[in-house]
Amino acid sequence: MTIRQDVQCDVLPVLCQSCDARCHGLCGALEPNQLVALAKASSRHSVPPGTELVGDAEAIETYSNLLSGVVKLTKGLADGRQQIVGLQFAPDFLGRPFKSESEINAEAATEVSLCSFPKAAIERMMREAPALEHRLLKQTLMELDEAREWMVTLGRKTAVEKVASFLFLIARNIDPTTDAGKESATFDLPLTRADIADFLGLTVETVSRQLTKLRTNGVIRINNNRHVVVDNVSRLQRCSGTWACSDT
Amino acid sequence: MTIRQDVQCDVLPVLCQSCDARCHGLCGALEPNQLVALAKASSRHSVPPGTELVGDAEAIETYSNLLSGVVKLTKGLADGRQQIVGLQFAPDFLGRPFKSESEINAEAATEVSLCSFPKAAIERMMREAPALEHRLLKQTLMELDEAREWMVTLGRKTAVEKVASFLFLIARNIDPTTDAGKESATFDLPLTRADIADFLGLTVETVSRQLTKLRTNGVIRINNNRHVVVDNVSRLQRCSGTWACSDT
DNA sequence: CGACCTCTTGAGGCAACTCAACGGAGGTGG
DNA sequence: CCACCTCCGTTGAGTTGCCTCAAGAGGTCG
Repeated sequence: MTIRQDVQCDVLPVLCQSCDARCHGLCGALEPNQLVALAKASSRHSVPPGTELVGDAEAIETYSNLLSGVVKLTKGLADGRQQIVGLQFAPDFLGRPFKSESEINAEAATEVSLCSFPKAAIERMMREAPALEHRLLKQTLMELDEAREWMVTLGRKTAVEKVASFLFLIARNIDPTTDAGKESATFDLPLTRADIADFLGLTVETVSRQLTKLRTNGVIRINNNRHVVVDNVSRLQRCSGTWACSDT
Repeated sequence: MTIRQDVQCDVLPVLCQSCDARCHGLCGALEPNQLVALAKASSRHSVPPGTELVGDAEAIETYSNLLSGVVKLTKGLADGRQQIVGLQFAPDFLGRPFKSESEINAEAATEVSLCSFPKAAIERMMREAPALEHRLLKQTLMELDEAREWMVTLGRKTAVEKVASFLFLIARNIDPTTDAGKESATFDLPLTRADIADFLGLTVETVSRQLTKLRTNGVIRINNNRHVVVDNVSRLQRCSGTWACSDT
């Protein structure tokens, strides 16, 4: 969708005109006048990796659209053990409606840019525009599907399969050149080895070993520790255990 | 809420008058006249344990309210490995809106009674009554919270902690006598050892051993393989790893 | 240059898995 | 009534996959 197709584009807030969230994100559910109202209360900002966006048991004051970068959602146990329970990519919506507290942490995994609005503004708008709530329901259902898919990975897959599943997940969400049916993928890992371990329920060492194994088997190539090339995506998928795997 | 408080209770469908789903379930979001319309298209039935309610990759034709019993949601890998990705208790809503197919199986874990309506009826009603969609969003968000809580259990807890977490989960959802602050709980396990293993990402043998360990440590008592008594719920919770545990 | 961080690799240990045997509960049929 | 089967759960012995601990390489920053 280009700007020319927006009949009222001249009245839209400048920031929103080229914003991906309006096409594929939550704002797509809003009428132009609603968008104007929301934009008045919104602000954009960029934060460096490691920034804590929502603290555990911290009051949630704002909701945000994730415009670029990757956000990790984590939960921790009292003794320090930690688990990443979700990754969010642009243009996901960030926040937990109907609760004043969150039991999860949200932290920028990469450089992240956000478009934030006060909690009250979006909740009022949600009451007025059922389409907004509908959009939110759809995203939540999608996140639930992803969470359940990941539960299979956590509970039933081996270490190699876990790492391959993770790489496959990232390839689908990060690589801008990925088309359906495309057989190769290239991307930078948005997470450190420690983060990957927390995501997969493994240790750093095991993650490192499995990456090495996949590399020596020719399933992936790695440059500079972060840059990954997958020549044959379906081979990677086969290693992820979703189907039978012979390349481990 | 008793029947006397329903000013129009005489026009309500007979089946709905004493139905828990109207108080705490999805039907609570409906006006009396909507309830009448939906009730006309609905039907109640009971099924024995093991009945498949929604098959993998099978078209979903009906939605249901779960009136009693426990339903397990499972996902499988090609080679037979299986993982339970969710448990549903009364009065949960059963079904996946906005998708014609489900990638998960739903199976009755115990004797289960349902109140079902055709997919089309509920989807039409959802467009008319935003309150219904709102209620659905709330349940979905709750399920997402539970799924994420469980990801921590799957990824980061030891076998004992997993089993204790499971027992704690069941105690909260099953024991009809459980009050907040009550220190004891009594219930029948709704799942076989094999099911519990699939829920926890363990093997049957390991589940059995950990149950024995909790029993010999006096955390739980077990009669007839299925009936469990927990004298000290907070001690059980301590074993679940949410906080530090000294009783393993 | 040293301090620090991330990542890799190796050696050894342990928690959970695999394989195997057995006992009890429930059903069926002679 | 008992003999026999199947299903479910328990327990033991041995194995293995991942964790733990330790060392070192490469990169970045003050």
